[in-house]
Amino acid sequence: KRRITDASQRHLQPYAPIPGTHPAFGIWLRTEAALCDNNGDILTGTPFSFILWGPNMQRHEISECLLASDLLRGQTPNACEAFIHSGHLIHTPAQTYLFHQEDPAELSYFLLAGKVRLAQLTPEGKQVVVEILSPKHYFGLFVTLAKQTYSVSAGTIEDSIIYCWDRGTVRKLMLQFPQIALNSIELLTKRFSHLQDRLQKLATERVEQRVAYALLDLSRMFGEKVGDGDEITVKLCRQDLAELAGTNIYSISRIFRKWEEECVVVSHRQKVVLCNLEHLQLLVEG
Amino acid sequence: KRRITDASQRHLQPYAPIPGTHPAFGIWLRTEAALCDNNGDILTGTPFSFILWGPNMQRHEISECLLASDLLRGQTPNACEAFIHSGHLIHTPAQTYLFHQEDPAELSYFLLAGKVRLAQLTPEGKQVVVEILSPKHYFGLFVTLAKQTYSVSAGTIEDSIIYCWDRGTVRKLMLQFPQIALNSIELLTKRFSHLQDRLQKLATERVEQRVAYALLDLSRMFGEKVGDGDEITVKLCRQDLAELAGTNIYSISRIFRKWEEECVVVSHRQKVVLCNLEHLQLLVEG
DNA sequence: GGCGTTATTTGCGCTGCTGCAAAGACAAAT
DNA sequence: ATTTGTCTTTGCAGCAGCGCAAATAACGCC
Repeated sequence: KRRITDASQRHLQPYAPIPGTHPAFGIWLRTEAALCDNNGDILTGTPFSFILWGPNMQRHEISECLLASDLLRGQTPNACEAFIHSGHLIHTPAQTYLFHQEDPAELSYFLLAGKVRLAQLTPEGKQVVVEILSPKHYFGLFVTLAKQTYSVSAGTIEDSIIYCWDRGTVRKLMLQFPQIALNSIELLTKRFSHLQDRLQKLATERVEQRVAYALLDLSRMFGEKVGDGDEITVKLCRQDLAELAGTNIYSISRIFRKWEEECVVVSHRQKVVLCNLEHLQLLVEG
Repeated sequence: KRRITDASQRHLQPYAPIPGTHPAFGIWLRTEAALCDNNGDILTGTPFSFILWGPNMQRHEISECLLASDLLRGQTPNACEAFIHSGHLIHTPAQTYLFHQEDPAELSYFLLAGKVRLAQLTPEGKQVVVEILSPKHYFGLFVTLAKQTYSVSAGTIEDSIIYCWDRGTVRKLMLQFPQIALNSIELLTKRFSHLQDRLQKLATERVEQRVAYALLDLSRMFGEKVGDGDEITVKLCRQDLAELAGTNIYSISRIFRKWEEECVVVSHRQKVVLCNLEHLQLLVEG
């Protein structure tokens, strides 16, 4: 599987949920994988077939995951019930686009399992990663409400399980249960602040500090304790890191070499282990 | 009057509305100006006095302005009525802080007249302008709802008239009139997209392009046709522009010199006239 | 009009970062 | 085991942009 880049994929139809019947979840799944070679030919893809790969979730796990989300936490049972019932479930293989920027925003999504990358493509073909999402995060929720077009492209990094709602439904539910709307404002505000922080870092900090910031950010989301009391993160190639920190792969590589010498990180092909979080934190703070 | 900088003003109490009686608007005004010299001594300030300076607004003008805002446009008369009635009016002189970042977010604001600058200060004392607001924009609305702390500092650029609500009130109104909550999500989403664009520009474009982008952005908000079919914008010093474009005053100055030679802009001490919007647009697009 | 303050310009040196080109390392496929 | 394609590293050269220092211009105030 190769890394998806917006430029090569824009012509492909993004994933869409097709209601129907599935042995486990009660809906059909469309596994039209958006992987293609340099000529744009699709490499794999079996439209409208059942999926057998990736993570698996039982009905009750799905409900629990949704109930524990920022949006539904503390809501009335009625609201939760209505919200969960009106959504669709989709499975998406790794490196697949859910939507492209500029597409009219018809669906809003909730990540149940897997990892999703929100990125923006510049006219010149450069990419900027706006956010990397872990499970229990919404995306496309707000643009959908506002009847706008998606401002970023969303693609899966790993095989993912995703829940989604169409625009009309979300709107109706929010009007019916205003507390959900308030929660979503809270949620959006947090993301807004985070984006502001990144803007500030990008405008004022050096590359090294920005990379450190990006890594700490990732470890907060995806970090797992490993081996000798250290910490490990997502499967991200240098390119992703570069686009996250606002630099290029060469600089990332050079910084990593330096850090490896100082025993701050150990990295190995799409994998990064942070050995000294304090040191990185110090770097971020200057 | 000198330009406000966060660093020198953090110790000063931000502006706060004091309900009371005023001949024109029915409330007391606190004109404790937050201007100080290098020692931190307050230069001017007459607490709890009536104000005589700046723009003026009649009651019905205030209502009209609020009704035409993104939040209240198309709402039921009931909702509008409740919203307008539960707010307070404050007058604020130029170069005054309304709140600092990290302050607990108790009030949310609506700009009736004047100009407000939202900026973030880094630990090293560098400043980043997040947004410059024209009338009919809300600020602090969302952090307030989310019961968080302000993530930016807000200060007036010109003498301004501002309407504000406390946290509890906004929350109650949104639960009562969910449509307002939905509108506010729409509003927030637009701002979010805008911030994303700026992040993208900052990460990928050259300084010259970013400055062009910032200027076009400003002209869209504050531009007025002037003289020989050109366009003029806000009163902003080079420092503000630099912080908006993510660069420094020297680069701004050099770019302006180049542009003046090419007759793209004419600038003169805190004033910029854009003579060739198309050319700037071309620069932004690369 | 003259003075002090603040905003802006400009010369200059320096360096952090970029980005190519080419080689090397690794993983998966045959 | 060998090949193939992708990911990563590294040497190198070049320049965009930074930021000091000092001059200059414009403003406000008396």
